[in-house]
Amino acid sequence: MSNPPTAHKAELTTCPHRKHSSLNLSSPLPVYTGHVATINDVARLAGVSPTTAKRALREPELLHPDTLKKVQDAVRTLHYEPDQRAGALRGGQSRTVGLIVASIVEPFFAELARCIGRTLHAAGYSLILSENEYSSERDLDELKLMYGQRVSAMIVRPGYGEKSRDHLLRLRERGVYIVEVDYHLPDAPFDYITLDHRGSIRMAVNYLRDLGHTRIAALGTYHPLIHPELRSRTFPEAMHALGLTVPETYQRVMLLNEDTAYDLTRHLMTLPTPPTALLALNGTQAAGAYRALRELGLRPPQDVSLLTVDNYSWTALVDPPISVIEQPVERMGTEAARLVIRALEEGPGDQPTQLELPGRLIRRGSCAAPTTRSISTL
Amino acid sequence: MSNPPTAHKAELTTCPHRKHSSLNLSSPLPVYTGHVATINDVARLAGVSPTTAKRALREPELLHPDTLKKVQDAVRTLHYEPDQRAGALRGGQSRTVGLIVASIVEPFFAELARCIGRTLHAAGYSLILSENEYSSERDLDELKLMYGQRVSAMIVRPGYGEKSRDHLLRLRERGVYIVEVDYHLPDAPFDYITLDHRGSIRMAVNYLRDLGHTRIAALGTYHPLIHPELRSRTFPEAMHALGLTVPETYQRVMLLNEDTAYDLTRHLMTLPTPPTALLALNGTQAAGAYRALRELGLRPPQDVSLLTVDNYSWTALVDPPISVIEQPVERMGTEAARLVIRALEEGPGDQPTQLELPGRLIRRGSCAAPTTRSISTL
DNA sequence: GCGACAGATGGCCACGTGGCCATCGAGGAG
DNA sequence: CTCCTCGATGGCCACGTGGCCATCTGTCGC
Repeated sequence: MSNPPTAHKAELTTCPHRKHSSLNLSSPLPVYTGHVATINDVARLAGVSPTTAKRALREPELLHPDTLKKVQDAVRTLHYEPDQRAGALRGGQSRTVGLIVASIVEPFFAELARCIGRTLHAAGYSLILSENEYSSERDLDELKLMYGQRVSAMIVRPGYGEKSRDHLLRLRERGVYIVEVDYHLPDAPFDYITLDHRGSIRMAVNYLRDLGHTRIAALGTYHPLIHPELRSRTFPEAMHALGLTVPETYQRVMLLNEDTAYDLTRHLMTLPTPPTALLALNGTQAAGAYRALRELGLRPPQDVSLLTVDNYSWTALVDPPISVIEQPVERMGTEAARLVIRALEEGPGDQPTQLELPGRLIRRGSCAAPTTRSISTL
Repeated sequence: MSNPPTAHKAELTTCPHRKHSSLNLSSPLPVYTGHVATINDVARLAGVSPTTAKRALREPELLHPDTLKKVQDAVRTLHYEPDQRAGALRGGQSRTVGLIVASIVEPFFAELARCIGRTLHAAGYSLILSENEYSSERDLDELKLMYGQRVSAMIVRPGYGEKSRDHLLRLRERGVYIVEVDYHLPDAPFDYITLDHRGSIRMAVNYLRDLGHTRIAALGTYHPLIHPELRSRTFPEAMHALGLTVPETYQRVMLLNEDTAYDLTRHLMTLPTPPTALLALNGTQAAGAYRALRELGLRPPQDVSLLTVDNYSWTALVDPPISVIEQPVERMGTEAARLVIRALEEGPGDQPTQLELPGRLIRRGSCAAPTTRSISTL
């Protein structure tokens, strides 16, 4: 390993398209020479043709060992790194994959991004990241920007609505492989990987019911158009399946963030007939709900049982620790990335891959049988 | 807005470089035609030359209104989106910026990524994301991959070590603008934006001292080479400045993650002379420390005071809520992105921009004067 | 009537790479 | 000696765009 000196070249190559050129040469700062080594520079230095030089990278077995070595030395000296854009321009396939999550600060998506990124990175792909905040309009913007970069595939938590779907379909027609994660647009033909939302909600309701609860409220949006999200939609079904009903007063139409979950929880718990069990449909809602309960002086599980989706680390830290339904995030991310790699390297399969992975119930301390105290709030 | 039918074109254009071509035509799935509209297609459809077509996008004022309209219609019909790669290849400047964080699941970095992404996106840039897990080796990999995509700038939380610095310097020589965030490599000439680590740790120590604490332990790595991180390094200084010392038994050499913070906390609190105040140097350590305290049955602030860096949402949820030093994450992210945009659009400034932003102490319930009980554990 | 001029449009090349075909020399078979 | 083969290397073009210069057609001033 010949370590080249890190002293900064002071030479100023005249480079027409770099605006950096107008530099104060007396400045103590290292200058931006802006010269990028190409395969031609490598070839010149090695004293071979560009074709030979590039073969050293892609088909080294075709070269004479001596030639190979000369080129490899030149590559090291110049720190040559192939320009993926140029390759993609010519060859069709770009080594970039787009990921659009709803919100990167949501730990679920952060973890998802990590697993996707790791798997793709190991296969030599770069990841372009963006957020859509569950909005179809934002989606459109992000999709266009990513398509401008000619990503070869996209992993999307789609926003709700026709616009996203139509645009995704158009991208697909142009050869971009699409995978949905976390949410699947109805009637869309894409591969997807989501939680088994239905099954998980059923599991949650069954669990609470088995503990003896009948007055169960879910923090969710009971409106199939505004927020056509599966967990909310499934909850009443799961209740009915057990012969239970969801009182009108428990149903609100609202978006899912921490503050609205807080408001909703306060509202629910101060009703004349409050629920004896609360089901938070994701980790962010859970935080709002927990805060509201604390402020109201209500303590799980004596005053109310609390069950949430998403095994966020803080749920184990509070007292009592909160029972959760954990999503198989790591598997979702890894599988999504694998689907992408497979599609790009082997072409799309004949059959769509549409996975709904089961959630896992983790019993901690926040759920118990309804106490006379919680019932008597009636 | 003429909404084109979303029916899938069944035509199979023979496209030599798409491997997708071998498709089962009887498949009910929409096929990947793989045809991407170029500016030439737009020109052909509009009945003008490619030059005129592209002028409609970049210099529309030069065109005859009728011609302009024809081209714009064609663009809409074909859903033409310029290929940024080809433009960058020719023009030098790519519209892609690399971001390397230490760990995207760390809420600090997630929030940072969000703010950076938003600002860059608004200016029309795409963001390539990667993680280095604080490691210089990982850094190298990621940097190479990103440089392969010819990012025009990089925002990096650098890994520790010479390797990262040398490679970053090389990238800089090649015209990539570099900004460090969260951590600044010693002697590196890059622009950076970090917390005022020194000032924040001093503030923390002063605060605890003012409450009456003298036996203060920081969860950190007291080793300038293994983990040359500023907060750990500053802590003993800040103590000495107040005439306090850090006992040998409080000093451990370990990496900063939740589990090791947990172990360290257990170790510290079971010493013959345990600290009366704990300072967790980041949010992840705080979680480990909090868990350890709970398991030991120690309750802040009576049994020990707990102060942490990073205002993570769970710190306000637990009982008592934890006092924290908040980092100005949003400002850090936005400023870093602005630096990038400025450097790319106006060239690098003459003077380096090196910002150390102050932290903010948020007093909650986890810090108080040492009680006889906590002291008497002696 | 002629040149100057400007508005409107088109032709052409280069960017760095991958793929394809051409070339060149050595060595073996007939 | 010739033809063929094969190993090793080189030349050339296309990808989609941006930048530059060329062209063409009126119109206006003298």
